[in-house]
Amino acid sequence: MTRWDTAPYSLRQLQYLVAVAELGGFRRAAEACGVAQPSLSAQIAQVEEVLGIQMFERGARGVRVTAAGARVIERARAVLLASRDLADTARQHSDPLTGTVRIGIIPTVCPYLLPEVAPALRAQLPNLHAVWVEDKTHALLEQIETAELDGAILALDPRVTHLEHAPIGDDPFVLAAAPGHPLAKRSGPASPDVLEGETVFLLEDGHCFRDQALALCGATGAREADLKATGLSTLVQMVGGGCGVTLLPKLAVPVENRRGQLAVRAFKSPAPTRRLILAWRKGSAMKRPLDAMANVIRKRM
Amino acid sequence: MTRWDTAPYSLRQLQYLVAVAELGGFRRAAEACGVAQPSLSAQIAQVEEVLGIQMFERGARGVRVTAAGARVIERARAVLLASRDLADTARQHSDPLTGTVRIGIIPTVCPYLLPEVAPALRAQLPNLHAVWVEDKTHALLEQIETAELDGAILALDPRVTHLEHAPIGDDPFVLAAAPGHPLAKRSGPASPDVLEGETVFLLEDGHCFRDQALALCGATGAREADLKATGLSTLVQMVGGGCGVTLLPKLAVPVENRRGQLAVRAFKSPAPTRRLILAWRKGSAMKRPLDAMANVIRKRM
DNA sequence: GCGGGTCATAGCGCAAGGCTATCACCAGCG
DNA sequence: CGCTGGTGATAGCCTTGCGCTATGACCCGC
Repeated sequence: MTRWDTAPYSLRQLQYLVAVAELGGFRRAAEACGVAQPSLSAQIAQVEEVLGIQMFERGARGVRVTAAGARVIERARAVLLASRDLADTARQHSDPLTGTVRIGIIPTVCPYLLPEVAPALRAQLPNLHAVWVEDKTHALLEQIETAELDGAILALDPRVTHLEHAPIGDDPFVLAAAPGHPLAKRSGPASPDVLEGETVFLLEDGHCFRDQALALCGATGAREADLKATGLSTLVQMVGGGCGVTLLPKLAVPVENRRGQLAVRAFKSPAPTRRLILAWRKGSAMKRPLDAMANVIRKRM
Repeated sequence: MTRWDTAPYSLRQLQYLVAVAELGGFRRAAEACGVAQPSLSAQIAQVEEVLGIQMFERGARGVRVTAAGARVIERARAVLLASRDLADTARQHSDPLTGTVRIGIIPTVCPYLLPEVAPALRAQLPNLHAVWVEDKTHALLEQIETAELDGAILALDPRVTHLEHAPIGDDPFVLAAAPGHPLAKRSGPASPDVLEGETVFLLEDGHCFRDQALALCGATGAREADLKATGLSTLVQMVGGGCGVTLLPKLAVPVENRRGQLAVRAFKSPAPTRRLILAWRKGSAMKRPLDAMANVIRKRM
């Protein structure tokens, strides 16, 4: 157990000790320290008193360091050196937009957003080093709680009420089907009702996008396919076969439908949407850099 | 050139930082540090402010150290450790009767006094380690001035006016001659006048005892022998041959005349005397231990 | 013996930092 | 859903620490 009683002297007093020893006189030391000579005298007298050591021999031509004083002042130099180290370390970490920030990101966002925004972040926040961790929402929330992560890019969700967050952008759902599919016959915005009776491919449990899509299907009487996919690519492949439809976040479309193998239709306004946010622990010291990052990302969506 | 500006934080603030980090909360830390929680809060806030670093994340169940905070607090621990070192060093040197003291001693005293008093000093001031340096007065005075010596055992002399000193004892001169010498015919106290016309053996230049003896001879019309001795032993040997007399400090007689080869006579009151003192630089930090040593020596004379 | 240097002392004023009392907030629980 | 017990923050007051200027005591060199 460390001791908690405080030292009977101050850093300033140690500074004065060293200055007097170095400059060989109270007057010169006082001038160098930017204080009046009596002030410095008093501090020296006090530190000599509390340590029970006469550090200096006062003479008519200045002072001379005593043997015991030399030992103590040697230690005082070490203390001041350590203090200087502390100040340096502090200066190095004092910029909130400098350092490392660990950010989680859900799988239905990560591969579509990150290639776009990562270079932008590096360019606009060059001293902020982001470490990205891709995982599902509940795992990310846990890691935020335990401070393994500083923040996470998530879809807004009842589970994030006890976190602070900044909005990143709204990502509407779109309907995707094989070009020959009946729902692809028409182009233009679709009503959610068109899903009624359709077989819809969804992601496996644990993906927040599954829950959101499932809510939409439940409201329209759609049927869930027997396959639960681990990623949106799988959904696209399945639907490409023509045996059903799926929902995709619009964000994923440029990547997942890059070959144009699917017909993609938006929903009628108000279109079902997920709101993407950057969330962090309430009161997190990373609020500043995370806010700044959210701003950069928002402009790219 | 060292920098003389003082750190923008205090040792106490660092102590508070470490306490909060260690105990995980402001209240507990405040209690451990023996201050009220708001006082500690204010100090933490201030050090965070001046260093531009948020050290702790405040939550409902206590605080959590931030990454930057951990770095700084690590340094703070180092500072406090160095400070503890300083306190230890100070405690070790705080007893004025502890440590090493370098003392000069003149050759006409050293071999006669030291064997007697050194064991007494070791016994009564066990933590005070004396280092003895035998040399003539002027060399000792120089070394005191340059702080190579802390003090010296000397005969009182006009040259020591700018030193402080404590008396050790008075050492009367005695007259020594071969048993067959005319001056040895009578026993009992002699008048200085008996020296008139005698050939007196004296020490070489530089010995204060030479000057003192010479003064006595000059006042009585004695003649100085052609030999200038480097030590009292030589004087004794010469005088033993019967071709003159000499003066000795009484202190030296038990040693130099241990075989009884000389007749020794005291002088009539007021006998010529040298006053032995322990002298030190005015304002020396060693005043206390030297005073204590002088007291021990005085009792042995 | 006097002048210029040393450090120490005295007396005053401001601000740093302590205290108590209270607030705002959050989590867990009945 | 509101209460309770925990957290840290805030407000207001007061003591104390430490700065300042002016002055004193002392010593050395001229």
